[in-house]
Amino acid sequence: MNTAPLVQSFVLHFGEMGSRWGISRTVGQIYALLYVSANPLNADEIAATLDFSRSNVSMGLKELESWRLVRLQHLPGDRREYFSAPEDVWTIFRTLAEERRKREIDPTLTMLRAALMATPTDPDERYAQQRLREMHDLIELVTTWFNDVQRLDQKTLAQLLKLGSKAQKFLALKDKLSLGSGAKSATKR
Amino acid sequence: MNTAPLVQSFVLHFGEMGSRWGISRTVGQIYALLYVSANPLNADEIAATLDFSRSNVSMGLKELESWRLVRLQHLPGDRREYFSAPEDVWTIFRTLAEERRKREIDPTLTMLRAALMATPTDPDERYAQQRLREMHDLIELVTTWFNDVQRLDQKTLAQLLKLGSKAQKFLALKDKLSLGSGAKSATKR
DNA sequence: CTATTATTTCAGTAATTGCTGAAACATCGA
DNA sequence: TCGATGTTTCAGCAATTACTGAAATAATAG
Repeated sequence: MNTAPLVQSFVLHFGEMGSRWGISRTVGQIYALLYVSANPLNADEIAATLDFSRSNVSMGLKELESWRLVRLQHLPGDRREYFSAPEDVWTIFRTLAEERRKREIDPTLTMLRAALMATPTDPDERYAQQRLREMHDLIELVTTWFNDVQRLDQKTLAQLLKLGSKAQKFLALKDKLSLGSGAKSATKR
Repeated sequence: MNTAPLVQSFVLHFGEMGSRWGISRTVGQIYALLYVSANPLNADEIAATLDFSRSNVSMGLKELESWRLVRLQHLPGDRREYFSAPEDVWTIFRTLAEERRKREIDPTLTMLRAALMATPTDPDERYAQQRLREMHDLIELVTTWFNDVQRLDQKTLAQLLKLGSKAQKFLALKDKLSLGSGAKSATKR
């Protein structure tokens, strides 16, 4: 790898992080490289820079495409395919969250809902089902929230995040002003 | 495994999910089992239920302890160690988030900050550094927010999450009322 | 259509990670 | 202190995952 130390440490770190998540070291490094590159790169350039085999890069890019994390484009007068990461870091974050939800959260919720349909036959099972319900409700609450605020434009979202727990102060106001139907069933279960 | 189908599907699902994250299938299944068990379990019971070797369970429990996700206790008149998952699902969520932050986010921020100290020598490096800064700022914003709201008690937090993007409406009010110093530097960079 | 260049697939191999049983270690009651 | 019971460690094996090079496939210019 003949890149600047700044880029190098980033790429290597991302590779390690990748292997802690579902993705492989290779895929992590490829993405990191695309992320910091000002121009789109073709597969040969990536393979040369990271010293991976051409086929390894091909597979890595395919996986990144399945995550919708890379953009494929063609340069005029060049048959090769060029890849780049979206310029907007918020977009990347959003896409990542959406994909993870689709791959991990949704199947989990499906499984939990199925288990909640069963009729428990003994106290242990009853307890287990109750636990599954708690988990289900928590996951649903968090993902619903996420799905909701995710639609906000980036500036508003940033403001909201900066607000942090101070938003709490407005909860008191909310009831008085009856502005929106936010926490209408806070004590549902 | 001689458990109810309800429990069984949960345990197996969690095992698969575990292997998508950093933890192994074994560890995922052990935690799932503890999570749905009304009573603490000892290592032999876990090994018997999941059909793992005793040593495998020992290692799995050790890893779960390193994540602070299990509680170890002794039953009167019994020398064996009994393990359980916290009863409160919010506590579990919080602990998980804290540990992941410590293991993944903090090292990443450290690396990014180090890279931001370097002086770029050419336009490519300059661009790369700019990208790293964007990533750094986003991660910091999100984790700061999380760290902040995490301290709220569970009921308030749930309310806040239920509010979702409606909280946006209060942003407009905020300026008028000048309640707190929330987004004091929204256009910092 | 053919030659050339680009990309993907895939079988085989390498590397990593997971798991086990045996042995070492720890704890505790008598 | 000894013996019984419980827990951890670890070397070796198993299973999984990652990676490569060669061959197949696809795309395009001439």
